[in-house]
Amino acid sequence: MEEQFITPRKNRTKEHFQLALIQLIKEKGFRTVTVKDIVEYSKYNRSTFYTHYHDKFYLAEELLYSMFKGLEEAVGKPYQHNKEVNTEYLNTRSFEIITYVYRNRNFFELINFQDTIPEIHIIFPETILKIYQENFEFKTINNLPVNMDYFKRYTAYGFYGLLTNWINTGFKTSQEEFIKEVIKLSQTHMASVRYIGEREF
Amino acid sequence: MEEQFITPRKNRTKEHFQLALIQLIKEKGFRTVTVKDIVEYSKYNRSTFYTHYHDKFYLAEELLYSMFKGLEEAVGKPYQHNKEVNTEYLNTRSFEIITYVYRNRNFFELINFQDTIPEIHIIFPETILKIYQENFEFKTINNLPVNMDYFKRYTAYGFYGLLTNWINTGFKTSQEEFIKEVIKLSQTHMASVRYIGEREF
DNA sequence: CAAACTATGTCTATCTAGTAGACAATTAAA
DNA sequence: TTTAATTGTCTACTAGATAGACATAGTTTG
Repeated sequence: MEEQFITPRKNRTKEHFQLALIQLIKEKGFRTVTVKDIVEYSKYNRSTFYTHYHDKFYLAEELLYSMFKGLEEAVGKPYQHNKEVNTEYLNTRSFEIITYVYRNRNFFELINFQDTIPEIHIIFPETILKIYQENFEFKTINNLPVNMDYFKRYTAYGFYGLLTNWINTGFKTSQEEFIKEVIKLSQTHMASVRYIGEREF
Repeated sequence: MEEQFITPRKNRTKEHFQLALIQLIKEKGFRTVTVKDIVEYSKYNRSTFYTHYHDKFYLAEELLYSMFKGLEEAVGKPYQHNKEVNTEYLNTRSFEIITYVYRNRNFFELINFQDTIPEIHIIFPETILKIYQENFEFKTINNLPVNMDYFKRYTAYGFYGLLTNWINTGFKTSQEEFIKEVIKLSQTHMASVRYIGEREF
């Protein structure tokens, strides 16, 4: 195994392959996408594909991994100053994650397609859950005692439900509006949100 | 001057620069787009830009040229079998040009922007006129005698008007519907259309 | 079901297009 | 006016893109 350095050129090429994959999945479904399709669409030589990936599954995996890694990284940003926020004071900037999804909607729209990247429907909510588990502490209203593991799972999957609906309906509700709704729903049972993530910004 | 061969790789890179230019014009206007912007957006090295173009104007010019060349080439296709067509029998396939515009809408939308590629608003209608002049013969209804130069100019710019409106309104009317309208309007004064282009398909 | 075709993954050899960086000259901003 | 950013030109280097061959596996279709 050679040590692989990441050069801009490499990255660029890989991004083009990723983009091609996304478009082709939307056009004809993941199963039937061939390496040939991908290189024809992205206008690279077939050999080039194999210098970067072993097959389309590796490409899909990397795409999935990078997008959800980005999702995780987007989360803490708004909390770099105020670590603990009363839900009354949540605002549109508190949900960087939503902005991230919207910016990368071309990718996230893949959840609308039947024959899409394997595992995407599992990894998506589990990533949100992981974010909740590792980076946040919630307080219930009136400090009502609950099993926090369950509470996090409950709210993470709830948020996932809202998010996928937003994506599925073609982002009709504006980002602002959508975030407002999410805040309202959070306020029904959360008193405060505390960011405990380690990430530095 | 070295003889320059067109390789797939070269073409691909150029297309990426073209795409970057289109997006950046939409974002911030043509004037303020810098070469730096373009290479940052497309993720190439600045040197690479200069191996292909002298400056952004050359890039814009090539983009313009290739798009309108494509427009010209799209025109004759439907008439490869029936050279003369009674306007009664015009159908959705008769207007390959409209399909072309729609397929390349990302580019053609540039006409909506104030600060856009210079000359685009002149070259667009003049290209349509050129197509009419070089490739078609029209017969008026009842063989009503008209100056054919004027008639072609009149109908070419008329068509241009419809086309730009279609683009400006975000392609709300479907391709099919739009073509139907164009046919109806043609039928108000054209008896037949004859393709006299030289191009072979 | 066999023949014909298409796609896959691996490999070798070649070289061009992309890269990094320096430079003086312009242009824009503070 | 000074400072900073962008431009266009050049040189030198090489990573990554290319073409093509090959055996294998998977699909079509007659």
